[in-house]
Amino acid sequence: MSSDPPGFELPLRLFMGFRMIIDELHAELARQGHPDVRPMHGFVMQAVGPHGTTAVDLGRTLGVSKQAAGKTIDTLERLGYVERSTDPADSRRKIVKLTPHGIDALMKSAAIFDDLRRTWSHTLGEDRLRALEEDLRTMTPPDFFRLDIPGWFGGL
Amino acid sequence: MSSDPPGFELPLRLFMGFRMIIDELHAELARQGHPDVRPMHGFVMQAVGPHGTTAVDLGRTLGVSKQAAGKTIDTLERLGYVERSTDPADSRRKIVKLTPHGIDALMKSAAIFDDLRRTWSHTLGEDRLRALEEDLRTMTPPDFFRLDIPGWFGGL
DNA sequence: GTAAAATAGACAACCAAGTTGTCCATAAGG
DNA sequence: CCTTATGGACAACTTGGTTGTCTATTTTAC
Repeated sequence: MSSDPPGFELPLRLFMGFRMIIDELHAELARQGHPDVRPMHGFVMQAVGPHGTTAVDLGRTLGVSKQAAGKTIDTLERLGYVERSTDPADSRRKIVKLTPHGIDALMKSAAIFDDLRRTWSHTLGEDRLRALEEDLRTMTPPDFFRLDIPGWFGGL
Repeated sequence: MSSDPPGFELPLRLFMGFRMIIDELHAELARQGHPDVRPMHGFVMQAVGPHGTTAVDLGRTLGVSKQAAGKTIDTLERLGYVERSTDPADSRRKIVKLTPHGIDALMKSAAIFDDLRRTWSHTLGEDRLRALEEDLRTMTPPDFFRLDIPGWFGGL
């Protein structure tokens, strides 16, 4: 009987798996006309969602301060992925919406993610991959969103 | 027959799993006398290793510039986890070594990682957990180290 | 109906971790 | 010996985060 693998291997492998998928996503995204979208931007654009949001709200969704959310929106706006407009019903608020360019990036990301999952399925077998996903679902909180990825590595 | 899960769930779950383990590690480490060690520091200390290293070497191991490695060493030195001494055989080089405090942090980390793995084993069953680890080993590069975690999230 | 409180966003100063570029001291090799 | 390579330090800049302060607007409460 072989002994258990050291405990530190598990988080490392989880991270390496994550990183491989994200790196391949962005390499492919670069090839498909989105060379300057960064890992974080994808999450932020997902959090912006189809109906738009505000800086304060986005901050809440992502688990960062409204100022940090505002700065990220600045960047995304400069890159042409989102645009801001004033809320006619409340002139304090600025509604942040995805541009067509942003929507394109999101749709291409979804297709690439599906392709990458097919690669894993091909290598591991669909049964094993489903078991892996199921086990991860068991061990992690049920809600996808609110992953507060931005700034996680700095934040402790 | 149920359809495949969306491709983007897999990287998210991998990351959430990683994050949960690392967050729990650091919560426990804080309780055990290491409140200010950050996720990155653990990886850096692992890379420093028992024999010590230099800034240039550490940068190579971690995949960052020597300047970045130097700054991280500054931080770790200020926190008391490593110390620098001049190499008697080459007065250009400064040898970076773990202090007893650093070694303590590393040993406690290993024990906590093993505990956390036992929790996963308890919930999923040892067989499923081993299958999960085996599948991740299949999908990720074989070498643990050289994970160039520091600065990854900024870097593309 | 107006005064007080809450909210949205902007701006500034700062931190952490990374980058490139420059420079100096020491070591190694022609 | 003189030239080149190496290790480390310093500076300026980039990103993504933080707090704190400030203004404009909207909501609430009397």
